[in-house]
Amino acid sequence: MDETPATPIARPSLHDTIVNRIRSMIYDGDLKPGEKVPEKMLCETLGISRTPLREALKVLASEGTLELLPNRGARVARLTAEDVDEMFPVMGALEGLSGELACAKATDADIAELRALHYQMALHHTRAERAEYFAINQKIHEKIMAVAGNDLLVTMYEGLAGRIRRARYISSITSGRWDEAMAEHEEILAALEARDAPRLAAILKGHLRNKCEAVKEVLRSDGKSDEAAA
Amino acid sequence: MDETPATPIARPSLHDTIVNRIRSMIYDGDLKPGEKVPEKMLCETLGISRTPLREALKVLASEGTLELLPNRGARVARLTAEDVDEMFPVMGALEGLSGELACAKATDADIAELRALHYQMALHHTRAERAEYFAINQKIHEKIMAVAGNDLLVTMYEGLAGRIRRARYISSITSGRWDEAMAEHEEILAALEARDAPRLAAILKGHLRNKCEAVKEVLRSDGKSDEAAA
DNA sequence: AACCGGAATTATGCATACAATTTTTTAGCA
DNA sequence: TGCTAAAAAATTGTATGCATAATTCCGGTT
Repeated sequence: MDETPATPIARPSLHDTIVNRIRSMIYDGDLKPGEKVPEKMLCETLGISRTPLREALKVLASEGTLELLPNRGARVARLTAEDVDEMFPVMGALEGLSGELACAKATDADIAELRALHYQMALHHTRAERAEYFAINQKIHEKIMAVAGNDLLVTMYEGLAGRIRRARYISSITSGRWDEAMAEHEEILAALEARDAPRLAAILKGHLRNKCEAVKEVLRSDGKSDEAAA
Repeated sequence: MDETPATPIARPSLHDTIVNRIRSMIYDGDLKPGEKVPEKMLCETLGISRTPLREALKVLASEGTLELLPNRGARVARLTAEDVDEMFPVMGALEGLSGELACAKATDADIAELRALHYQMALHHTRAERAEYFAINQKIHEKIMAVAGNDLLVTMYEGLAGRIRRARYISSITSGRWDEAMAEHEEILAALEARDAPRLAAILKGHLRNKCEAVKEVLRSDGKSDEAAA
């Protein structure tokens, strides 16, 4: 009979659902960094037994989303400044790669779409509409990733970006840094339109510095309130 | 009381042991790609119950080492040419980053150590001692990673390298490509000694191409025998 | 003889139960 | 009153058992 080992039929298994559910709880702030997460509590919240829950906890721990202390339960991983300092260079390398690949693979339609997003974002920038700006900003970077056409790259980048996203750094960007970021985006678009891979890679790589500083800023101010909670 | 939330005490938990044990079984070839892995069998082999085993399987699946088919058990993930084509650019970006960071952080002692390894490897090259060459080759890349001083980078790179390592590509490198790789290593050492970060990054990035081709070569020839086993 | 359909078997998914470790409470003592 | 220690409670780690889905095997049919 004809086996299909290459296409294992991706059905939405209950298990991934739990993992994603807990991840969302963490990203949405229902579970706060440093907070202890008793299994019993999560079981009741999610209406499941401990067995599948614990399987999910193990997966989340291997992703770095949770910390698992032997015999002492799970806690939401706290994002330290050291973590951030390690994460951003890696994200920079990955995002740089996305730029390189995107230059090679982008169709004219892709570039047109990015151009549209860019100018829409620029509009939000001039209007000082933070939330809207950041929403489009994220879309642009996701689009570049998508154009790069490397699923592994997307997975790894999203894994890191997700961990960062908990720190709501949006509000903390200064207007000076914001202008700078917007200027960098002009260069991003220009490099992409010129399909200048090395240049785009370099810009994207450096572009993250703004984000890095903003995140660390949040950590500094936010860390204290967390201490109190713990 | 003095809490220590920053230092969660890394004791060797049983779970990680199981995960590492199964990973080793896969990397060592005890479990072959595409092979179905019945839980019962592994339970008896490892002398444990299904519960902790299943937790380990979930973790390995999230790493990409295993494929988990809902209601149909686990199988060792088969490395396809497409997978390799996605993995190598990412590994290149990560290795490039390691070079950049290493240039910035390497002490003279680090460089001396790498120089020693390099010339030892060169000797094995001239003697056509494949296994010894590759052993040192790996040590060099690991050392550069270590010097870079970014644990996350190491973790992510090792995760990918581990998946590749199953394909025993060592034997398949042609002598032409081997010479090429050795020449690149000369450049690697030179760039590091000059602490030329961009150059080292670029060389390391390109250097992987040899490895990529060798791996794909193995996959082509090796895939057929796997088919028969399945 | 080959193909289709259904029962028996097997394996997986989940829940519960038991064992071991940690944390908290409480009793005893200096 | 404050500290130590032991016992109780709670929580995690592991094993087992039941329910469900998938695979296999067997009999019937065309």
